[in-house]
Amino acid sequence: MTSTVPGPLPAMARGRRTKSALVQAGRQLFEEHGFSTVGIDAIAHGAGVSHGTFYTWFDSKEALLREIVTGVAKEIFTATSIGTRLPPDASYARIEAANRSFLRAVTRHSRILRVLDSQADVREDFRGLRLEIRESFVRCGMEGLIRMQELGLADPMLPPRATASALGAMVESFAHLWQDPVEGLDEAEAVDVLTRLWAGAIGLAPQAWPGGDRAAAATEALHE
Amino acid sequence: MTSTVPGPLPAMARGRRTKSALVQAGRQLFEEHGFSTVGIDAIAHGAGVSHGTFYTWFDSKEALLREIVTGVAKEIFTATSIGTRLPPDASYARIEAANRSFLRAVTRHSRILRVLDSQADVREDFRGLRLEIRESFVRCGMEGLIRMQELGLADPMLPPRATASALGAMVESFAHLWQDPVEGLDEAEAVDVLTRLWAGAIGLAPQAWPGGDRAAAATEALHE
Amino acid sequence: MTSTVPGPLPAMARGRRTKSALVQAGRQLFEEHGFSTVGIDAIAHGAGVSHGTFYTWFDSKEALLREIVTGVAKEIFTATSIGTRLPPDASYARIEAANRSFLRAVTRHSRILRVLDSQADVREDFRGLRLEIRESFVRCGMEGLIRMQELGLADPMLPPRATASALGAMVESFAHLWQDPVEGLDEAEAVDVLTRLWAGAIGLAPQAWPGGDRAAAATEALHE
Amino acid sequence: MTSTVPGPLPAMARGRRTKSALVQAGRQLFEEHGFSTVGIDAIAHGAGVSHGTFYTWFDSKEALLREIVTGVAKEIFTATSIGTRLPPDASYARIEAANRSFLRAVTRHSRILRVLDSQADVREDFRGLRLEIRESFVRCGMEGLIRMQELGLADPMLPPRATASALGAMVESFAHLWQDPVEGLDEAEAVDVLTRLWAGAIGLAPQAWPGGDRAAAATEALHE
DNA sequence: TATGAATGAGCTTTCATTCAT
DNA sequence: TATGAATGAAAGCTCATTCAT
Repeated sequence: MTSTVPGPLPAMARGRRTKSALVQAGRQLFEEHGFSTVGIDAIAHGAGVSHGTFYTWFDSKEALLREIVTGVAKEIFTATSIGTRLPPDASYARIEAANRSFLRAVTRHSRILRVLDSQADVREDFRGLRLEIRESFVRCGMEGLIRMQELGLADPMLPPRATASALGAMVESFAHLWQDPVEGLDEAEAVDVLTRLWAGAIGLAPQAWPGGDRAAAATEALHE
Repeated sequence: MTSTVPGPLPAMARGRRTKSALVQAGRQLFEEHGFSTVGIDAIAHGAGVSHGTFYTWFDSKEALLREIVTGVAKEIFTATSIGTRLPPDASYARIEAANRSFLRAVTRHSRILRVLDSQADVREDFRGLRLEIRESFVRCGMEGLIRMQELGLADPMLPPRATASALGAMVESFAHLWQDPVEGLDEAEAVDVLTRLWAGAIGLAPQAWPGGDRAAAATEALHE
Repeated sequence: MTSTVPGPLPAMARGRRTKSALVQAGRQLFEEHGFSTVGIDAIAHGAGVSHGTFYTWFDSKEALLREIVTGVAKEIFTATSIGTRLPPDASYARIEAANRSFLRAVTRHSRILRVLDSQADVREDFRGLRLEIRESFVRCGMEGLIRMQELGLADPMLPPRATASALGAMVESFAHLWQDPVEGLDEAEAVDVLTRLWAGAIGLAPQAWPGGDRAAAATEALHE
Repeated sequence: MTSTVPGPLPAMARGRRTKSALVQAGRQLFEEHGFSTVGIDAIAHGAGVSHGTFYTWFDSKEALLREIVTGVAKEIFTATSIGTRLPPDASYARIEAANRSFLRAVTRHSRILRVLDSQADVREDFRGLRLEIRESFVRCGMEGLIRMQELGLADPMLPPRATASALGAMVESFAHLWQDPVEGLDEAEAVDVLTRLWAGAIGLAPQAWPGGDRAAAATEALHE
């Protein structure tokens, strides 16, 4: 289709290709060597273009990182909204679904999120983005918790926001640690463990566990 | 008193003072502006010496950071070994004590640990130190969990290592987030919440909770 | 004319001009002030560019010196191969021609060769280059001596290599000393003296001297 | 004797020992690594004293080098005056004696003389010292040559000063090259070759050669 | 005398950024 | 758009020298 359009379009297509090559090369290099270690030279070379071309597409190295992490953030926002598709009474399953999709998303982008972290400590604008990413998952957990507390399914003593922060951080941190081959768990097992921890942590009522209580949930998980 | 010490000490004393001034200035600046942003000049100036003097005491900026975080690591190692002073049957109290001392230690050193994080992604030697710090708390939690599982006090289905990793990460991450004035909790409340989450997460048996079960534990915590 | 050359050449031409300006400035400054005394700043300033530009063209000060002396070495290699163009029976004339071209080459590059000397004492790679330069003249002299010995024209007792080394060093050192206005000789006189010394040193047979013996050679030289 | 004198003398003895330790360490390090490469730190450490002590004894690194080479120069001056002890009519023997003692002296101090060379190119004061060292041998050779020319024993066409310069440089350079195990000659052989070259170069009359002419001199040398 | 901490000018080198082509 | 030479601020680091002890 685009190939039939004459004139400026192919050039634009070439331009887009250049830009996305820079994004890709930048992401890979940042993940591998960190942000401040990687120079414009390396990125341009990795994208197969010359040094100066970088500045045709980005104002600075920070701008490139912003472009990269903005894309990542969108993906994570999508992931965190997935738990709400299940019926509101399926508490355990909702927790599980939210954990699975967030674990998956964070795992996939673990390295670049660490890079974002390191810049967030230093640059205001990145700090905001970092908080938004976390917030999306925390709010999801918090709203779920409040609902469960209202339904008498969760420990009413727990402050919702702090609890969701703590448990959200647990899942996210686990995703990062999981990268290293330290823990011998596959994704299903990891999700299972995290969900049990989460459910137990908020004092999820026995009837909300699959099978009817924690032990039965274990049996069920084994036969899955 | 010091005047009774003979010979080389005065000179040494001057040196030690300089060195510790550099450590202090370095730490403050790293915490405030990050590692790569801060130059030797700034550190030396912050310590009230000329930049050449920096190299009398440290081989490089990295060496200074190593010195700083090594000191921090020692403090944290001490903190994590504190839970074991309680009698082994006081499960909940032990979890609580461990959480309190670790939370306190990490909170006090939160910023510099973030700086260490950012370097650990890039430099091998820092990565090791970072892992050791985490490991000390994780192992403490893991050993406690195993004991409780053996005593029938905790969910036997939980893989000890992964569970301790996840919950340890929860406490540590909470300490970092807690810095920001987002959550309106004081230390006692934070420790209480984290301990309830932890105890619930591992399915701590009702009789091990203070008061005899989770609800009683809540009442007790309120009257504390 | 140059305008007919297509594409990248103008930019390249600018680059080449810059590079050769650096080479020229570096050479002049090294000759005037020695290697370690001269900084990158001075070289760049001498070439009319900023000091950062230096590193666009050379990796280090050593790399610049290597470029300079490599060029000089090539010239000297050419010079030392010049004696062999004469007929092999013209012993005296061949010695004279070799001396003249080597004297001329060394004289022209005397100062930079001294700089090379000073670095050759310290850096392995320059040592090799230094030896090669000497070797080219020494081998030329050695081969000539062996031939003359075989023809019965030179003292057969002389060890060829050591002899050529000593006499080669004589010519080279003379070239260096000659720089200073100590000796009031022009080039023709210097060549004449050196050649007489050389010929006498190896015991060149009377019939190989111009005119038939040493005295006749002197008369001839005077009427030249 | 000195040991019986009380009070300040032992301290002075210690001082002298310190100074000569610095001279020794400096010389060794300069010879091994060159002048500009070696720092005050290394010298002081090599002498077993502290950094600052160096400046108790020397004003600068240059001052140390001056002290070292001044001592060497004295030795060489002594060596070059040795030839004149022989009877004035023993031309060949005088050349031989002068060559031997100069070769020996230069060989012994070859490395440090090279260091002096490298500084002589840059610093005026060292240049003077360098020239004096050379001059002492050159003058000796020049005076000898003039005498022989007057006696009709040497080629009268040779300009005495330039000739002595060239031949002196030959001996000196040979001493430096001889360091490397390139030439397989022992000292006696080296002296013999150099003297034959020298005698031949100046056209020394047959009757002044040992045995009566060059060939006879060779026979004699073989039976030595 | 000897010490060694302190100094700071000066070095080489890097790299984000600009701009003429 | 793409190029790559040029820029120059700023970095990390060295080292001869000073000086209080």
